[in-house]
Amino acid sequence: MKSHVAVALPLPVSGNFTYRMEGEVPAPGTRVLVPFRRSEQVGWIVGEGDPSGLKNIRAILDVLEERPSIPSELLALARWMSEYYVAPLGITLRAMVPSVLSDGSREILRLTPRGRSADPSDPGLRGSGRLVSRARSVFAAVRDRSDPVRVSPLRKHLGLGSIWPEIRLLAETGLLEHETLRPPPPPVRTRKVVRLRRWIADLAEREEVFGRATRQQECYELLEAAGGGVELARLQGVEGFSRSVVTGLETKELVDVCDEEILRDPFHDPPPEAPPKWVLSPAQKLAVETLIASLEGPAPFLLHGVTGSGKTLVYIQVLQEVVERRGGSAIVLVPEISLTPQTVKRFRAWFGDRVAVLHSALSEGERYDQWRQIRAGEKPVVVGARSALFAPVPDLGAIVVDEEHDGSYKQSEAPRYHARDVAVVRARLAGAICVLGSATPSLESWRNAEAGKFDRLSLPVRIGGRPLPPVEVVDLRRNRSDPGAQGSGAPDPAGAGSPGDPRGSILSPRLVAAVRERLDRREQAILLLNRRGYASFIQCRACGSVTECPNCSVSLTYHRRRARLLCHHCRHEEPAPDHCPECGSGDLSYRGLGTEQVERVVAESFPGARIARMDVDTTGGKWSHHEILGRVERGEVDLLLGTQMIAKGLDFPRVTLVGVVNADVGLHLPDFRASERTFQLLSQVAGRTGRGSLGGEVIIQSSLPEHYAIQAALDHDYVGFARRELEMRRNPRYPPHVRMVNVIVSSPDPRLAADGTDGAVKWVRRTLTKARGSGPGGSGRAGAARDGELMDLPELVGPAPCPIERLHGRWRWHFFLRGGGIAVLTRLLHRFVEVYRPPSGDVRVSIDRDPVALL
DNA sequence: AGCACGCCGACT
DNA sequence: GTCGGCGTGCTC
Repeated sequence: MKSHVAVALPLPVSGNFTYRMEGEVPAPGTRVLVPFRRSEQVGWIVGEGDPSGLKNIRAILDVLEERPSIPSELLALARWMSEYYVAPLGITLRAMVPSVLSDGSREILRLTPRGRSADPSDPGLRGSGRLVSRARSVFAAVRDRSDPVRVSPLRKHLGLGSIWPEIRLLAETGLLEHETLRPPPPPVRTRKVVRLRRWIADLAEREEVFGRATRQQECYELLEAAGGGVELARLQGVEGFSRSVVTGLETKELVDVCDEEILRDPFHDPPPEAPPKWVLSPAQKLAVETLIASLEGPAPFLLHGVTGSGKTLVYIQVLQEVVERRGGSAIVLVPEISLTPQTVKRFRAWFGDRVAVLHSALSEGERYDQWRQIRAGEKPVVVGARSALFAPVPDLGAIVVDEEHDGSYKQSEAPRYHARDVAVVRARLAGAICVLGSATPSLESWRNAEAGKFDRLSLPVRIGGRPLPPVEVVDLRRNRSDPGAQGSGAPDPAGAGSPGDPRGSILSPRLVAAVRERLDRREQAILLLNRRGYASFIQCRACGSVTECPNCSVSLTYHRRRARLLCHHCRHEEPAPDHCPECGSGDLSYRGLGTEQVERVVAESFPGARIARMDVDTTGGKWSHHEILGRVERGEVDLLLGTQMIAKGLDFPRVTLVGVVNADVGLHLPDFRASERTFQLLSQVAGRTGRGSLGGEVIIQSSLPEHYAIQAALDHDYVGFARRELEMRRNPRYPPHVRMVNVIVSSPDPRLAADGTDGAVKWVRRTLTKARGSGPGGSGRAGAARDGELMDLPELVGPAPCPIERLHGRWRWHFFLRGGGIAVLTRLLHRFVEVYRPPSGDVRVSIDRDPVALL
């Protein structure tokens, strides 16, 4: 039997590759190893192959799994994503599985015994040609490292292009050997377990079998009592049986010692006790009933529930229906930063060990184990961040996307998908319901609800009838001018120029008084400032220069404790200067207030208060979130301060004050969503208080108190905000009124980036003009509206340098495609990537469909 | 992406 | 004449 299969490879090329398959053809979605060029690649069978027009079709090297790692339902979803987001199918499939499954094979080099004792003056390496001299440096590099050495990092290290001719030469000379390592088998950990094999019912018989072998009998009975299987290490350790006892039982064929897979469990504590008995509010009840009634219904739901209205309980009720009564499974997506132990605990309280959790702190092995258990149907409830959407659950019945407005659902590399949008598609393909929940829905979802594409459910009041906390604003302009807080050019008050003296009104008297009250009453307060570090930049007072990142066009942030300047975009860091690197002046000012500075000011203003800071810099460790939040929960912290990390999902009844140190951070970013994000952040953080019987209040400090995003937050007025913001985006047109695509062209060479953009824009403009000329109403050639669809063309906006015009050492330009029909846009983009060739050199073109951030 | 082929200026 | 740079295009 000889047949051909189409294989999708995780390479930046569109289109599949055809291979010969000897023997039975595995199902689509099966991972295979194929020969590709000189080396080998891991890919997925995606269908039948078409050999016509191809010479030299090669054979599949290996089928890597018996059961497809991509079930057919997910393959269909991947096809949709690949089409919509204009990403290669193989790259999309790779994003769907644990990374251990997409590890390719590696090329490695090893010294031969002769090579080990040779040195670079070996007779085999004599000569002056380029090949030989390059071979010498390759050889030296392999010798310098502990072999085996992987080829691709070595190439990068040497700064050379292809080094295969050199490797071939070294192999011929007998100094090196070259080997292709197959992809490692997925990491499965095992342990030895002793299992009962034969059951001796009769007591008399038992006497006969064991006789004087009392230890064996004891061991046997222990196994009986334990239900048949006990870990060998436990028998030998805690239980104190020697190995010979077990061997004895083995010889009598009473037990087996077998290897059993350990499925690593990332939970370090047992599931919590049974869930608290909650009584559903009328609104919750209605929501649950509506959702359950439409479990077969096609429309996604937008669950708009104010903070503290009990959205999670609604999710849980729906999940119970799906999982317990219908035997299906469900996926719950949450933003990475709200995937806290607190969130997970709620689901585990109801579903115990049927919950799988997928988040970034898992090791590769843990992630793979979770994935396998999910696929085996052992974990019908999956809770996780963005990529958990691709959990291979059987019988998917529901997908919940909590905090659906959150920007972290958008992936920033190919495939640049939005998990909320893909969730809607996956649910539709699976016939499952989809619930998008938020207190501050994205305007996209809000508009879909208004347009009847989503069904809207509301939870307008908090559980227990608790009121939303009163919110007031403090006008920072009336406070003493503080350049730190506002980043203005005014000189600091005397002495405040050194990092050691952050005086000025970072905290207004009103906020200080409110915090003091909480301290006196032994309650807790949360302070939000959405900016990391101590100061967002250092500026020389003498010459005005600002320290910039060498790789990005942004200023470096000063981190005081580490005494370093960091770039928050690339990984660059350098020691903090004490003199201006430009003019040598020692007169530096530290501008743009960050959390680290707030921590200091707060500590000075409230001596004795127990303060915890939570931001990317304090949550480096795997369990540091857990640790900080645990302290807050146990009442060991009076003041929790941090970035947006503290704005989501936290539920601490003793928090009776939320202070926003500066609400204006982010409001002026050159991004049409700046107001929306500010409103969302303020609403979310306001929701952290007033959750218990102690009540709560919110104080927002701002220099723009009249801004509508802030005004709406004062009134908890989502609907009013949405109306206003939708109006703002009508002219010029922005999502959700129109679809957008952001096309970014980048290169380390500013010239190439500009030329590449120019060419791309010309191509798009030409294509649009042509299409317009031949569209409906035009006099164009036949077949223009060939799909019978109206020519609903997008408009080209730009090009312009990106707001951050240099990032990671690359110069960036972008332009938009705005509006137009979805299908027309898709077709245009695919033609674009197929036809447009950027100028040669390192130029990358990336397509970001439905972008969430334009920086 | 990663690699080979092919075309041009600077050396033996 | 060859070495060594990099632009162009293909990979089943």
